[in-house]
Amino acid sequence: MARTNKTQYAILGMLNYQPMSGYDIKKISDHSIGHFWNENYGNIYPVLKRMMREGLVTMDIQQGGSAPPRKVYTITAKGRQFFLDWLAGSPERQILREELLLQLFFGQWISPNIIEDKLHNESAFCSAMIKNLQQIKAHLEEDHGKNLPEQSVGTFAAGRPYWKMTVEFGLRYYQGIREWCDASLHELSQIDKGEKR
Amino acid sequence: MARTNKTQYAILGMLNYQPMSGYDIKKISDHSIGHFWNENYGNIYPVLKRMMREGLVTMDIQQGGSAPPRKVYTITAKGRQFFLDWLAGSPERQILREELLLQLFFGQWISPNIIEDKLHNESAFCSAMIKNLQQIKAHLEEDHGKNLPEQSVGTFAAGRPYWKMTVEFGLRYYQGIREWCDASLHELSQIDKGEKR
DNA sequence: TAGTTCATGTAATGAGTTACATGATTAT
DNA sequence: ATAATCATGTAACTCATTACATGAACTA
Repeated sequence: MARTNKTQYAILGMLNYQPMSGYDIKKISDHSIGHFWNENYGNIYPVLKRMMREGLVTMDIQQGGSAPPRKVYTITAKGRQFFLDWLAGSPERQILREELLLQLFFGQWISPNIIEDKLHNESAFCSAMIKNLQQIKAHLEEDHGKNLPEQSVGTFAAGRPYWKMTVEFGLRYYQGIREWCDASLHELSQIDKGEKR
Repeated sequence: MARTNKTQYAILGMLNYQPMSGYDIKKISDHSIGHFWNENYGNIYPVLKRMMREGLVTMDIQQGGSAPPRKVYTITAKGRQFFLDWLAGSPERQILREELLLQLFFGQWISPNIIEDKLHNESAFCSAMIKNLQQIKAHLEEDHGKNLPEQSVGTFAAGRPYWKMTVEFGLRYYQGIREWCDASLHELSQIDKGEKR
């Protein structure tokens, strides 16, 4: 079972809103799905090229005077079908592979202080992510399509509940990990006590 | 910054308990760190080979009569140092890349029923994982080194609190996702109502 | 004038997964 | 008899990351 390239679905999903350049796709991805999905230029450009060969997208070059030319990609009917087929199919789960947990598992071989540092770090990272996600959430709740071009208000309004769910995932995810960090730190302090007694 | 091979640390961590074959490493990994870390034979064997060249491990061939020969690997002083250095260093975080969330983000383009199915599936998967982890947890709590060879009781007893923390992580992780599924399903039912009115 | 953003891409690298290949032994 | 387990490995693949390369325009 050959693992399918998922970058293409993220790209097609973006192009399904409106035609864009590879650069746009990267920027918009970062600000919309960036909290749970990452893409690099080094992957976006080659995939766009391939998808054009396969007839999933078309491309238009826009010469911007002296500015560098923009290659604007548009999703085709075939591309939209391909995208929708994927969308209805079952998602592959990301398998957990956390280096922190691997180190923690072997925790007996180093000083508890180092473990504590790791957990504090992780907890702080989660806090930063949570703060970030709360801002996105607030933004999604307050802004009801004010600054959008008129014909796209419908599309964007219809997407918002789903976008919120992904943000909600992130919030619970990082809150959960932070709580675990705190609980583990508490456990560690018990171990320390036990050793000193 | 070249991403470091992490398989080697998992392997060294196992060999740090006792000498083992590649086959043993796979089996023991599956049953100890398997809930947050996966390794394949196709990776373990080549990495062992490389680590032997680098002097991180040594190898002994044990001929088991007519049985296939076992290649038993032992960690060296150099290997142990390498392992401990990694253990004290800061872990790389796994970046989130959840196909379910990507599909959910684009949820407006398919029927809410399909989304509901996806969420139910995910919830069921989490339940299965939780059940599994609760058994591991119970096992870790009841068994206090009864069936272990005497000289290793100390090592294994000292590891247990850390092993429990990784199990606790898994429990909270899957419980968190399951709660999110339920909350999202509830939200979806609200959207449905709104559309029908 | 120096740094950031706009905008495109290629090349190198590697890490990990999957499929393939072999063959004996043990349990059902 | 057949399936699962013990036991080792190679080859293909591909997905994704990082570094490299270029150059204009805008901003502080």
